[in-house]
Amino acid sequence: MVILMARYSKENRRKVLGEALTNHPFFTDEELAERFKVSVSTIRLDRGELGIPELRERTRAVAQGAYSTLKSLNEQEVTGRLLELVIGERARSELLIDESMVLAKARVARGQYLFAQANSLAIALVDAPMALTGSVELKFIRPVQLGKVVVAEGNVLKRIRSKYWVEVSLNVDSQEVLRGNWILFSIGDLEDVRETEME
Amino acid sequence: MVILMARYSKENRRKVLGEALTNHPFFTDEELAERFKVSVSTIRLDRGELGIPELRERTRAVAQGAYSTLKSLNEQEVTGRLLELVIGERARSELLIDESMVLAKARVARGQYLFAQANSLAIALVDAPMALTGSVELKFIRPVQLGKVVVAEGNVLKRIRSKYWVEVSLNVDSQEVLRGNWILFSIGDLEDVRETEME
DNA sequence: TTTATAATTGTGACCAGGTCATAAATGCGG
DNA sequence: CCGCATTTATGACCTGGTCACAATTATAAA
Repeated sequence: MVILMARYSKENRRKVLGEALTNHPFFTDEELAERFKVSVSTIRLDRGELGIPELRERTRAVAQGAYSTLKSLNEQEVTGRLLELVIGERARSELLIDESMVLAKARVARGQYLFAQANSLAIALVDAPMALTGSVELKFIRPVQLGKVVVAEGNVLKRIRSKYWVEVSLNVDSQEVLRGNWILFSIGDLEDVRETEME
Repeated sequence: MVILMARYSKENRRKVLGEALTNHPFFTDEELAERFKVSVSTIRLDRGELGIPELRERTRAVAQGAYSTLKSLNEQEVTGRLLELVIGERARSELLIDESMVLAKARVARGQYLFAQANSLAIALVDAPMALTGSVELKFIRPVQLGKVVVAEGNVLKRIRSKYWVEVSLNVDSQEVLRGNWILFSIGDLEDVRETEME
């Protein structure tokens, strides 16, 4: 007696295999063989045919690519490059809108990056080991396209003890694209944060 | 005649080795041996002593870590989980504030995540293959702590052809933490985007 | 049913970049 | 010169492959 497993056809298997490996690149050939109920040799053949490299190559590719992107993301703690900073007074930063920041279709920067640049500039202006965004009012004025350099300018308008009023303006080709007013608190102690009531 | 290379002392070599591998994890033992002018065995010994795994392990670690973070970043296309969506009317989403979203020290969510949740909800409300944030006015009312679930509620207030007025409110434990008003354009064609003048 | 062809599976030799244990060589202070 | 730390070498083994080739199995056509 022979039990026939319902398998994929060759084309189907290859299609599914390709998809599986793009979504989840860390399978060994052995694991794939089990999953598809074929031999390891078949999997190797399939990979060969599909031009998919071996596990280690795939891992290396992910690691390399991801490493550089994550590194650049990390450096975005202060999003953009600080050009000028007089703590408690004024600051400027610039940010190049790259592939990773745009909406796939529109090639236009996602709002959060512009916000992040403005917000981090506001925080940098506050002379404290830690600053907290209390309240913001902002206006996105126009979209920013891939490849543009956004220049952020921030100014401290007023300060009363640990409370700062900061104004930030983002410009592209000397046209304003975002403007906002921040109220920030400079804090040293965590307890302050947890209990601070902002209004 | 013997030419003595100026090498590192054992401690120094190990210190530098450790630093080198954290900044640049893709060196093989052989490359390291050349760099430090010692044998491969010595490098292996050093790694053993320092508890640094082999190249493939390191690559795997970078790839795995980076992969999941990048994936989650990607999934933030619509930040948060959609709970309800009546296109053109109202929508709700929720977002759990996790480790990756908080400021290291304050354990408080970075503003861009809240903005991203609100912004993506606003965009989801617009019945179009693509939507563009034209203008936003928003107010961050209070900080959100690690582990909290943020519930976003969005409502379309008005619509004139492709122009939408949307109001979004974010709440934690039924306290409002962010409120904003969006003006969005629903678009089908890229050319529209590039030339759209928003005011 | 037989047979031609496609698809799959297995085999053996080889590779990189290691692990681990053990042994041999070298450097250097007292 | 001894003795100990340090470095280097050696050989067996591991994983997750590569490549070339042969053997087996499935399937459809004559």
